[in-house]
Amino acid sequence: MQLDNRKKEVLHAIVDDFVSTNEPVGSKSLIERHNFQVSSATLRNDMAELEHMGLIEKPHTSAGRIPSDKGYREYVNSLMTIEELTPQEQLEIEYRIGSSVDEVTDLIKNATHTLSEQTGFVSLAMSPRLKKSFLKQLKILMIEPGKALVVMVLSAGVVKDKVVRIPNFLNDEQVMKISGAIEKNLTGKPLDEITLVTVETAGKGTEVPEPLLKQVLYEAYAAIKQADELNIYLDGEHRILELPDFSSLGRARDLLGTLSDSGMVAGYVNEMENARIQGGNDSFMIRIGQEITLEGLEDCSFITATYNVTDSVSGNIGIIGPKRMLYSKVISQIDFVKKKLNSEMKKFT
Amino acid sequence: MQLDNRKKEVLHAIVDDFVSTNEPVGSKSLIERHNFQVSSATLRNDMAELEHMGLIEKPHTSAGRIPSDKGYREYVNSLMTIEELTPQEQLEIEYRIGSSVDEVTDLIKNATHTLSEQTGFVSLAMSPRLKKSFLKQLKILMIEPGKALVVMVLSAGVVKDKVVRIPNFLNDEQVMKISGAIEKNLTGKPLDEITLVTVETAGKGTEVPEPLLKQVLYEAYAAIKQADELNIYLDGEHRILELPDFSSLGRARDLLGTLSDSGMVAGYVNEMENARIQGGNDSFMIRIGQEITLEGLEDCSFITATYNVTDSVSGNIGIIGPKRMLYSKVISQIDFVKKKLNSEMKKFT
DNA sequence: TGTTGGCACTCAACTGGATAGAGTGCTAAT
DNA sequence: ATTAGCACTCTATCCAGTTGAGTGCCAACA
Repeated sequence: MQLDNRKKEVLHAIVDDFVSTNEPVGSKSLIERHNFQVSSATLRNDMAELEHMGLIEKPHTSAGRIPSDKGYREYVNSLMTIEELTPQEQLEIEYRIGSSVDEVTDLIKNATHTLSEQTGFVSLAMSPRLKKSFLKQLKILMIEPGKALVVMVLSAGVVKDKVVRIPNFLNDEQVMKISGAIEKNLTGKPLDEITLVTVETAGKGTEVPEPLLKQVLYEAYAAIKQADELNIYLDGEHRILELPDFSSLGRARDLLGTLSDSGMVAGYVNEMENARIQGGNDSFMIRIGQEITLEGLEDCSFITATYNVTDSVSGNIGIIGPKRMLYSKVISQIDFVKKKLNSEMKKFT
Repeated sequence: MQLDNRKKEVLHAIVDDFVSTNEPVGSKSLIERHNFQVSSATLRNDMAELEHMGLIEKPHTSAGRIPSDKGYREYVNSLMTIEELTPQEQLEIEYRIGSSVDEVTDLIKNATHTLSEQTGFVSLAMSPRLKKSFLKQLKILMIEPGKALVVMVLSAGVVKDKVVRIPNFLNDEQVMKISGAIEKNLTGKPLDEITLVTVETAGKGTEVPEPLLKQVLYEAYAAIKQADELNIYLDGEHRILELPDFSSLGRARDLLGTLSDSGMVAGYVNEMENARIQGGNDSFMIRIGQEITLEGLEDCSFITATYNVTDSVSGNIGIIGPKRMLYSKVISQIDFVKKKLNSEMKKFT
């Protein structure tokens, strides 16, 4: 099942035409728009074969052809050539993302927003996976009797905190002691190596009565665990409705319904990321149509790239759009945003 | 322009029927469904008058009538009777919102989510207006040379923080001194009485070289100002697409487009809140159709209630839905959520 | 063997007319 | 003030006919 050169060109042309016109493309209009040195009948033969191979399909008998999931896949894998962004576009992105922020979270939100604006699709980003980052500081601040704030500074330049409940009787000094002990013993440890046992051991020497100490240590542990929980940021959901591909309402509804469950989407992105690492470790993860196992996204393409905060700490950023998209353009947009994100991240570490 | 009793009943019936069927209601079906002791011709006369008064209108000549904005307004102001929630519904709400959380923000998010689930509409909440809350604690923690975390505990039980840049040369001890001075002098002051001058005066006595001190004080001030910035939480935007009222796509698109600019929506809610205080100081703010000055919400109703964290600190929670809604039910849902929110808030102060 | 012109066939999309049905406004009688 | 009756309006729906882009296949050709 090999594709000869002309068939490749035909598939390429069909994808291009369909992407730009949103109409099934027929043999005749193909001849008109492209410089094929053969007749439409020949193209018809080619198209019949492409259909037989499952690369294109027709909505109904007397319509032109549209690319199938497999067709888009072939296009993305072997046919398209990445389109560089114009200097103008690059500048735009740099300007939007580069605006000064004090927190990593804001940087990621900016990037996500920019990506949605630039592509016109839904964009999303995962917060950095902090499991591999290590503790640089941990302080427990008394807020009021029974309540404290655990503040953690991580190697990835991220500051996290969590309000926790502690025993009422504890005073400032005792809490400081515990805080100091944890910090002293756990600084430099990657988050995923910190367990309840580690924290309890770290707090051992403190002269605080056993049951009280234990509760504080537990809460500190919980705060640390919460710190490496993943967040997902979605942006531009409303743009879905601007796309002719989702004008059927039902499709749009299903898609937005699924996206509203951000936990589910986050889980899926994680799954994609794992597949990426196990697989070819490409810099992009592209899923097209039925390849996506999230309900309501069967007519979408889902493209993410991995950005890096440090060598071992990374997150994802990408888009969800219709299958009918300018892959070459969108991929460079994501790539450029990712690169800009990477370089901005450096300022925090 | 007085409404006699029967006309009131007719308008009431028209609103009820239209809300439940989503079809323009005619004189005949009105007779069928309700126990009017008069003929359809009489109702036709009444309806003609109601239309003349601008309370109902017809989509086209040969259709039934639907309530106008003014009609809904009359209904809400004088005709409807509030419908109590069933114990079942109350329990559901109590259960959802009551689930333990450690931070006020999570509580508000929970309430917003629950409200959207219960009503089937878009829900939204404003974070508490913290201008009138006062500083209970302020600590500046060194994160690394040149970077610090300002942590503030406010009287409303809220903890806020902000990463700030400080001069590289400053050491722990100096920062602690400044932090202590600010805290000592500003504790107990409402946020809206804290200005750059107040902060600078508070930091005066500290033995830290002038230009460095000034920068830290400025950053502390900026952190305090940021703490009383308002946040808005939206939930359930996707439910818009489930409603037949927005099946036209264009409407849904405009609405979601506007909602995606959360700053704009927040500004509008503020405006509503101010009008509420200046006006009758009702516990609800209800805007119907054209009364709403946000683009794309001309076919919506916007209902908010005010929840209280302390006597002087409050926020808003409410919904955005189609004009065609069960006002009596929705209002008690919002009211109940608000009350539950109030009581849960008590746990934080 | 690959390519081509020709031709019959298919099917969605559009058109225009006819009809049904729900509802109105008006009038004259009660 | 209320009512029955009636002519009128307008949308929604159905149906039949037409158009047009596109296909598949065949026979002829290089």
